[in-house]
Amino acid sequence: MVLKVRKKVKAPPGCPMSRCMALLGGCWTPEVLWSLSEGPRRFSELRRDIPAVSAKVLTSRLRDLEERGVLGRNVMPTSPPTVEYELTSLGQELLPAIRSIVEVGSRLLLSDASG
Amino acid sequence: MVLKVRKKVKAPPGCPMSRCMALLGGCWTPEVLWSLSEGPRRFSELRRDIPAVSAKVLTSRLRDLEERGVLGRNVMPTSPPTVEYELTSLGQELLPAIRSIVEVGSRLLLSDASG
DNA sequence: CCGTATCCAAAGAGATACTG
DNA sequence: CAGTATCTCTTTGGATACGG
Repeated sequence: MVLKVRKKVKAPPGCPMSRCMALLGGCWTPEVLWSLSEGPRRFSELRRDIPAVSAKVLTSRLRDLEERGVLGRNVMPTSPPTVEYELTSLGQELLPAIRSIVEVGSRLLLSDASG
Repeated sequence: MVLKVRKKVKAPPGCPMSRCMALLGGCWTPEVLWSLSEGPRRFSELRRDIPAVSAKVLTSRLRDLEERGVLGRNVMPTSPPTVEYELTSLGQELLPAIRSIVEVGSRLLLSDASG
């Protein structure tokens, strides 16, 4: 296959978004954080809490968040592998922001208003 | 060419994100709101404040925000058209959320740390 | 159970050219 | 000045199949 490397993108992928949203911008990120705000969760529990998210995306989000220092990942040496995720103190610090967003969102004019 | 419409996407485009981010999710939205938080701005002023945004995207964002009731658009009947945008009271209400996001963002581990 | 690899489709953003 | 139209490309998310 021919790899078309027409031109190198001068800027980072998508848009910079200053620093705002660099973290929250990922799909399902707010949901993940919200779920984790209630306490540690296992991978499958997160999937139950957020049924519509795919394993691929959830993994992506979890890895991003872990890399950012927002959450911790604990692998327990059980017979069937058990992995637990939990917010770090840094992660807890951004819950107010999440709450603000949710709250403001409910005050907006919603076209579809599906919820 | 055969249009492959394999199956209809069951869910809306992209991801739901509860209601979070339905508004703030657009690229450059935080920047626009931030700029407008200092007072009314004209189209060209916004472009100066946010040099990297294209006219197309800025227009998009402005229209979205206007439709959501977040900002108002005033067309002044001057010889060269003058249009001024300003936050509505609803718009002002989401500034705290923006601030939270910005503040939290600055505490995150930044890989590239371009700013 | 906890993921990863691959493929595919859709959304979104940028550049450019053009209009009122 | 203040947009709009069009086109291309990148990114990203979903589905599915498979691996540790």
